[in-house]
Amino acid sequence: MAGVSRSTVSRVINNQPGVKPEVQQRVSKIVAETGYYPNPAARSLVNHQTGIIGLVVPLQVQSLFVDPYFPRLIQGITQACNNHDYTLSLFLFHSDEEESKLYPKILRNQLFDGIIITATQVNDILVPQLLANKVPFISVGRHENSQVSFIDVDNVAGAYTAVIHLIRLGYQRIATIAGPAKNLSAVDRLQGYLNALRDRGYPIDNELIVNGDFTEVSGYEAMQRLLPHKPEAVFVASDAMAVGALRALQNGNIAVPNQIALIGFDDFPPATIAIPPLTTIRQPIKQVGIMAVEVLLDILNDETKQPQRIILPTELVIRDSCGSTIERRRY
Amino acid sequence: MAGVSRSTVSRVINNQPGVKPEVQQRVSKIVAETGYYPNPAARSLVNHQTGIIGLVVPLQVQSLFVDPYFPRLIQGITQACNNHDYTLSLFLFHSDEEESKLYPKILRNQLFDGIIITATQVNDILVPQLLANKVPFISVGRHENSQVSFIDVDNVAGAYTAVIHLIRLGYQRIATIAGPAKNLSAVDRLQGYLNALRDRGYPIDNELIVNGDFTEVSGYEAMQRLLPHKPEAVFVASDAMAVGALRALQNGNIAVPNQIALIGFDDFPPATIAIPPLTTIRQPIKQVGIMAVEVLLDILNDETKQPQRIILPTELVIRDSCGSTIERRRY
DNA sequence: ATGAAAGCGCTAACAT
DNA sequence: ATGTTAGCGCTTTCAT
Repeated sequence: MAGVSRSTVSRVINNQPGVKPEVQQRVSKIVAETGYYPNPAARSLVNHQTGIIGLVVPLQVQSLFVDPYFPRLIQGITQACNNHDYTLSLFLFHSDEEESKLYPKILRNQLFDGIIITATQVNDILVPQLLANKVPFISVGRHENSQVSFIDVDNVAGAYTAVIHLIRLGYQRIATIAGPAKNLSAVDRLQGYLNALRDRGYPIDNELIVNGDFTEVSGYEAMQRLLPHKPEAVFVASDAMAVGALRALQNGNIAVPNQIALIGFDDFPPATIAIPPLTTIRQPIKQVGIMAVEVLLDILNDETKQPQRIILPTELVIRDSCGSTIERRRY
Repeated sequence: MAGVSRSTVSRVINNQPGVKPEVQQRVSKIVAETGYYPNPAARSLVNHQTGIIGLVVPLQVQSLFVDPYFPRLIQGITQACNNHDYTLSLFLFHSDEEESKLYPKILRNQLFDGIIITATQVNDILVPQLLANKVPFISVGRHENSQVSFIDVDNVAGAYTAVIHLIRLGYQRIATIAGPAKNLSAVDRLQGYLNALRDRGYPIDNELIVNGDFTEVSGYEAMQRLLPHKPEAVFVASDAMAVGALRALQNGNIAVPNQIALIGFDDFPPATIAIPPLTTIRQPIKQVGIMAVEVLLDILNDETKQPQRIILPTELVIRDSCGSTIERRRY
């Protein structure tokens, strides 16, 4: 201690009002010189705050972790955490045992101030428990329950735009390679596809709807299943799957976009060097990560805050795989 | 409190000896019933243990985060953390400011018990500071300093095997698309390439050595730079880059493996559906993650422990892109 | 084998 | 504006 009491030091460190500027200067100086730093454990013992945000990635989404979605989301999240002086903890499960072991830990809500949950499944069991235990959280991916704050990308509108674009280009038999049926984003993108067909009076043909799991390999296989049904164009629910689909087409010597046109979803970097370059729906994933943190922190700072429901727009990026109007004019 | 004092409860919870079995039963039962759980903050205040492991991913490796390496590493790490009841915290920097802001936080060593650092750069400045501050850590990726514990994959041997394989198949002008020059794994893989050429008396031609940054797009560009120099075969330091390279070749109407053969590194899933399927060097990334945690925990439990230096083997996976001996017999 | 009491490093209510 | 004091929830001597 250099001149004053612990309380005063505490006040200075926490920027509390009611400290004489002169004293505040002196203390700050010594703090800087000695490299003093408050012990986080002691702090959280009295504050009930940890300075930690948790990120929960449930079992079923592990496949997602292989495509570029998660890394980009995590980049956004950590960037925002760094800005706000929070630390990010990761909770991933790889098996049901791990899930049942981790859930109580999470629900106890002592390891973090709040959590971000990702890729909510249809009929998710975590959300109601979180609500019941009053664990502050935000969902990346929309949620029906009006109590839950979420941030999502407009998957329905993105898919809708993609399919309308294909319709405008004149394709008739428009198929889709959807994501896993339990995944909400996948469901929404499928819905966008269905809405577009319906709005334009196109028939819905179940043979033209197949599922993948968002990975490149699954896109490859899905396209192989689709081929016998002679689609003219395919809306693929992720770029990774689209690249796989492209490979299946190439393998079967089917020209893209001349014989089959493709639109993906994500705009991940390899889309630009795919052959042909991939037309796709760009989604602001990193931005989602950043906002997830910021909204969560808002909630933490104001308990009375109403649930936030945020939906970010997507963007159609036209490259060659859809057979642009210009290309088609040549015929 | 149900019958006994806090001390006794504490003893039961921490499995300390010297508690009458009968009492221990009774207490355990009540603990289970009430769902009591010790407050981690209070615990770490007295223990000086947080139950948290940090994972540090420095600035320059962000590109890596886009390829499948990191997700798989993180899966291994979190799995081991779950098994040992530790939580994982993530420390990523996206800019120099963030780095200089985060380093002191890390060096203070209050937010975790120990850390895993990844993708050490040549001339890394973090390691010496960690050593000086006695922060327990393990490096994923080898390190010269004999004080540091590390776990790595045998990059030199893996690359060596790949290039020897190409030599055996009879290729003469063998090129490489290396990783970033500052990345140790990239340096090692390049070294393996050079060693193989040297051991077999092949000339080393700098025109046949180009760099990428491990991403698919960079592999595409690197291959374009390589083409004017007419390589017969290319050892590519990552599968992501190899897929990019493949695309560049396809774009230039160059047949693989007949005109140019390719071997990658990683064995990531899309390698199997590449056209042609990619011959590659498989590395046990997830295993590296698991072992990193386990070795770190060993170190935490036994301060006197000597630095551990672990190198895991790789494996040559022969598919079609190298032009297998069988294929070549047809000519 | 168990309990009493001190103390980990901080914040906050209260007193001055 | 600053200091005094109690207490956050646990572990750990030290008694008994």
